[in-house]
Amino acid sequence: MPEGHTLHRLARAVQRRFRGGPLRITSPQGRFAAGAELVDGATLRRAEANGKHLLLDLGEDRHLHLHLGLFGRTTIGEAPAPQPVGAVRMRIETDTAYFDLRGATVCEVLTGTVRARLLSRLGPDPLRSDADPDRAWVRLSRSTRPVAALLMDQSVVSGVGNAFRAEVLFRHGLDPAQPGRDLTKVTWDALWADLSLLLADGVRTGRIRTLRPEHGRNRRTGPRHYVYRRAGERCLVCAQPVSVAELAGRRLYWCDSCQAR
DNA sequence: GCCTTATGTTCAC
DNA sequence: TGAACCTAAGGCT
Repeated sequence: MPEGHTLHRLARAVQRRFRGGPLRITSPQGRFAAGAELVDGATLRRAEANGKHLLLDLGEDRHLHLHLGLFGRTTIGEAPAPQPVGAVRMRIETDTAYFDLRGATVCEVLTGTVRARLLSRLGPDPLRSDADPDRAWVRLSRSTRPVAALLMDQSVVSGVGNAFRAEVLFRHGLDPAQPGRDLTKVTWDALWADLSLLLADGVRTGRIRTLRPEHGRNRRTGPRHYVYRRAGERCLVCAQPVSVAELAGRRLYWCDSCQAR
């Protein structure tokens, strides 16, 4: 479930369970064998997330960079680690815990210089206290691209994925096709604040919860989102069918009536 | 079992 | 714009 909240949640868990060391780092599947050799036996100084990237500082100018992509999955558990089943790209073990990574898009060791270059490409992350939303506003307010595309562009804002994109636009009644430069600063500030709240809730709960209480936030059954993955179903607010369209290779969901310009 | 889909990114054309 | 990457889950048969 990799949007930004997943990675921040993971960073916290890794920091709590694996700080210190030494760490036994291996690649049972073999695809990360060379990288694992570089960092096996290292000590974890710090684990942090930037957008959807997880970075582990292992000292001696070695930074383990993970990106889950669409398929990446992680498992954290108590030692002893079970016999690896299937494609475990990387395993980190201590005497008390283990961490398994499968299916990730990226698993590599970077120098501090390359790490800095990577981070410089990312827009502000609503989950980070050092983020500057005005940097995103500069991009948004000058762009003719649809706001729905800009929110998914990690160099504009980092950490927002398809689910949060659809939901936050619905919560603010915004037409996804509206060009970025047509947004007001007030609207952007509200979007940013809402993204910060929604993502932070995701870090706490491990889920994407976007419904307001009056629309079933605490209900156990029924829809969990306003529009995301609800194509053709009734909008929770106006009962019109939810729309879906392909935008830049991803499915975009919205309510034509609640999100009219 | 097989087929589809998926909360993502990069690269080739 | 489309394919490739790569794994798991859910719906279907």
